[in-house]
Amino acid sequence: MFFPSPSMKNKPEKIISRRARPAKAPLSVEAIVTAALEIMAREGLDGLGMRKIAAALDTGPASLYVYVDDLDSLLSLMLDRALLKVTVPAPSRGDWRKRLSIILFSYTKVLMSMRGLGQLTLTTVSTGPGAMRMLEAILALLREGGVGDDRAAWAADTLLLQFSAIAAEQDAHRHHAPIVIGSVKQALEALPAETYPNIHALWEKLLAGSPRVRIRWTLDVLINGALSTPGSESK
Amino acid sequence: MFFPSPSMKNKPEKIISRRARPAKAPLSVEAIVTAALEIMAREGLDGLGMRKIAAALDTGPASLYVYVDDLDSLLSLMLDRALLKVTVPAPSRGDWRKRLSIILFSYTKVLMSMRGLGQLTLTTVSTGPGAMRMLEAILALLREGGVGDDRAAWAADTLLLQFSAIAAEQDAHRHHAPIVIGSVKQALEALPAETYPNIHALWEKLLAGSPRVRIRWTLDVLINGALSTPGSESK
DNA sequence: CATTCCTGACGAACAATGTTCTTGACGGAC
DNA sequence: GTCCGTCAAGAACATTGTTCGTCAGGAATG
Repeated sequence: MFFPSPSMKNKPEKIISRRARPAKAPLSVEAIVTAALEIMAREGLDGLGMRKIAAALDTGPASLYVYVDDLDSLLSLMLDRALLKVTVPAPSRGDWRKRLSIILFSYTKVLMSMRGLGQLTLTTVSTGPGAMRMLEAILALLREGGVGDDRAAWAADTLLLQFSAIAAEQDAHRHHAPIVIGSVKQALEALPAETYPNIHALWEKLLAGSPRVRIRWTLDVLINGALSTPGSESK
Repeated sequence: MFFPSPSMKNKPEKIISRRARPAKAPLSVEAIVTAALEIMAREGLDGLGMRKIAAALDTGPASLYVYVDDLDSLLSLMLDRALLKVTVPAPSRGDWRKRLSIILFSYTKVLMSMRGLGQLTLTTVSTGPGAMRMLEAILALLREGGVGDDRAAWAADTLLLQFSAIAAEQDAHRHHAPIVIGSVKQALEALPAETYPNIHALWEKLLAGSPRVRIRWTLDVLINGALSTPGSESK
């Protein structure tokens, strides 16, 4: 096994592996997801790839496919793993509205706690236990609050989407690409005031990301709106 | 030029081109964007690629880079081209709220009129004239409606995001991947009713996509919410 | 009229990706 | 002791976006 095989390309590269390590941690879905999350936290979602994940686990890309169908499905697993950290408060923590805001605040906090996660929510859907637990709790609270069934379903969808997007935006702001944000800023700033008076007046506020305030406001807007807008039971 | 060069791989392939065509339309940014949009409409966003676009224009991939920086920038141009079709109503068309709903309805209509566009809005940002015209109009109407500046900026952002997402969802529903939607449906359907009673009760409504009703409702929710929720001027 | 130069077009090649094929080794079960 | 199935992994494949160097052709210049 350690004899140089004739097919070795050109990297003699000291063979460090296999026996020098603690025990060569056995491969598993959990290990793969963990390694992938670490890489994403360090290098962002774009820096992720089967090859890099495999390298972190000291193996080749092909080995991952024993435990994971696909890169997409791996991304789903990663997202779901992260969503398990969202706190779902016990009924004793307050009325439904208070508890709902706890969930959603925690959601955004989790998403913003790690580079790439925000982007991931907009790209990937998860139907794993993490996502389902949160969805179940949100639906329960909305119904508890007297929001009708149709409206509850739509409202849950809308809430999750909106907060995912805010998190993704913050993600881009903080970690990823100051270049992208910067170019948008430049473009908006350079718009002529005559043709675009309103953008010219408000463009700073469009990009102003004080997360907490904005999250609070968005949450109130959506809940107030959902409560005061009649559903489609006139169907 | 027509002599078989020694570097030709293995495809003799009758050389049809260059003189048999009407005139070999000259390359230009507009032509590239048009061709790219056609391909996306036909094969979806995933089917798009520099090579395929170039082939449609009867040239090689490298030629495109004379007019276009990047694939990303090309996607931006495509989106902006499409957004030019959004109707921005004249003040005579009604009060601000009516006109705002016209814009947003038109926005979703445009996004849903062509395969891939919905997905594109969630992936790409445009600062071109199409996007700016729409943003300007939305901001103007919100301010006309008495929404404060901070709130107007956030509300515009929220509105655009929400409707982009709805369009993307419909896009996936109608054209692209019945498999993806199908798998989510299956996953939700299979959830045990004991652990997830609310999802179990509402999962159909989560996926129920009657676009018009839902768009109408979402629009009302957001506007009502933005009107009834005080801004952050307590800053 | 001849020459220079510059821009647009393009063939080829590069680096990197996700994924599959095939082989090979290990370990438990008959 | 032998077989067998599962996990690991090397190598290769098909495609991707992008860049390099060259080349034609027309405009500007002498």
